[in-house]
Amino acid sequence: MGTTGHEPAPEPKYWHLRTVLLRAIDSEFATGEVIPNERELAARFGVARATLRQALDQLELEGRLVRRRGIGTLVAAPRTAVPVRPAEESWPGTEDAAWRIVGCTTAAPAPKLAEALGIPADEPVHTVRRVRSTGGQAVGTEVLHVPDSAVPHLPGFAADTGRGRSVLRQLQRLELAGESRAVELGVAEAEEARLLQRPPGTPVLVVTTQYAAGGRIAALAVSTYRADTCRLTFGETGLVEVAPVGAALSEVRTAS
Amino acid sequence: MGTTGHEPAPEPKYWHLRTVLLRAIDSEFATGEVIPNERELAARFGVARATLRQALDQLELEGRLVRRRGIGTLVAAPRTAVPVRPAEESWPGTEDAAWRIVGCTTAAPAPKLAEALGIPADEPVHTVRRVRSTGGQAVGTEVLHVPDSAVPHLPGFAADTGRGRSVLRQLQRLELAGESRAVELGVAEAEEARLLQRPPGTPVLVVTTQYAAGGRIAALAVSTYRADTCRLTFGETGLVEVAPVGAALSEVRTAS
DNA sequence: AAGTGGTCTAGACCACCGA
DNA sequence: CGGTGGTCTAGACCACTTT
Repeated sequence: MGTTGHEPAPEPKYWHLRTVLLRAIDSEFATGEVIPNERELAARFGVARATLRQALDQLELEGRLVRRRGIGTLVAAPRTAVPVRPAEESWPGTEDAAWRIVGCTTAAPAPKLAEALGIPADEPVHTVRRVRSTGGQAVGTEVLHVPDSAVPHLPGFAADTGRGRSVLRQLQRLELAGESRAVELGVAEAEEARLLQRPPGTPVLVVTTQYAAGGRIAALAVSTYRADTCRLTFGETGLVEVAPVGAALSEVRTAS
Repeated sequence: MGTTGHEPAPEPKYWHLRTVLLRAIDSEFATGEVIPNERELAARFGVARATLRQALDQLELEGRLVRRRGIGTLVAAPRTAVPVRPAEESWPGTEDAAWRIVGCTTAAPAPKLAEALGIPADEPVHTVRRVRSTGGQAVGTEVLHVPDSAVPHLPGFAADTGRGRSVLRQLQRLELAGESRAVELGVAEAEEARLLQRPPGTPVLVVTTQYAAGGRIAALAVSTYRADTCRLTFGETGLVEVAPVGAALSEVRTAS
């Protein structure tokens, strides 16, 4: 009996707390509702505030909670489905009210950027910065790098956002051969964080897209989307339409 | 002069530390190298260990550091590119050494699963659990839900992994009409964490795929990939091949 | 002014690893 | 065994929001 031996590693308190809180917000709170403050929850569960915060950190990373300084902690709305442009459909430019150009510069590329674009280190690159919004909320930012040689017919006068529009327009005249994407996890640095109206270090989904045209890379886009509120969708449209499935539906992630 | 007024909000210590450490590991340490331990780093920078750990947490989330209990903190290798099956190519079954079936059950679906599959609540669903590995390392897990009516010709005898193989084989005989995907951030729960050999709460990229065939959903897959070590790639193959661009190359994410 | 979450401290003990 | 990262505590002060 008494041979406890190697207990299979006790569950950390913060992980247990997360499970308990998750059940609670699923069953007892509505979207947008404020849950009790951290000091009270910590007292109620008999743990230090730091431990409770560790549990809340997890739930925030999962997009289940939103914390607002000076306000409280709220139950988050389900993540927003953000369509990522399917191949064949269009260049990143096409009249898209969701995107707003916030800047454009032209300069020699950093060495790694030149390599990624497959161009000489001294060829100018146009860099367009855009912000994507849905429902008035900024959900993503993008930096689009376009080698000058891919858009040789730019009007010379425009500057900044005007020039950005010209770059996108010129891109649309090229025949898009295809695109290649990668998605990974990152954190928002200063400028991205500001555009997303979030603190630095906010987790983001980083989407890297290579646009191919004429046997070369005509554009390289790096987009970042708020990981807490966004679910990136890639599907071809016109498929069977059913209820969207989110990671929050943990049932479908459980086997046996 | 003395009018400090509204300083534009001071940068938190942990964020500054992250920046300093990031520069250091980029310039002074090689992949796999062990950096000084937390107590020494904290002393060296004159901060509490908890503050230093907050900075390391960020860098670990970004996939730049790996922490091993009892060993130390290592500089992480660049993320592994994990190809996510492009449309048209294949059903999730096709002889794929990367995936290993670890279990298969057949049961009535949870209500939400039935809704997501668009089937009656009493139709049996086959659930196949698989693990994806690259280079001996488990990088992802998957739960594949297949309505029984989509694979009516299953041999009756096989069980567990054998039955899983049968389900995949039957799927491959259907004509795939298309697939629809979503990617979002999640955390590994107990079983996934075990299969990925990571602690619970590990950040994962959750990929939800609907496979359509015959005007209905023939399969629903929920895959989870280690967010620290994986970069999911979606591209059509055969495009221009250049140096892969990762989020780690922050230069390409900076404009102006 | 009062209440919230955000940051930071200085310590403690534990679980795991290698020698 | 000594060293590492992982967890947890009890407290402090700050920045922000609302009243």
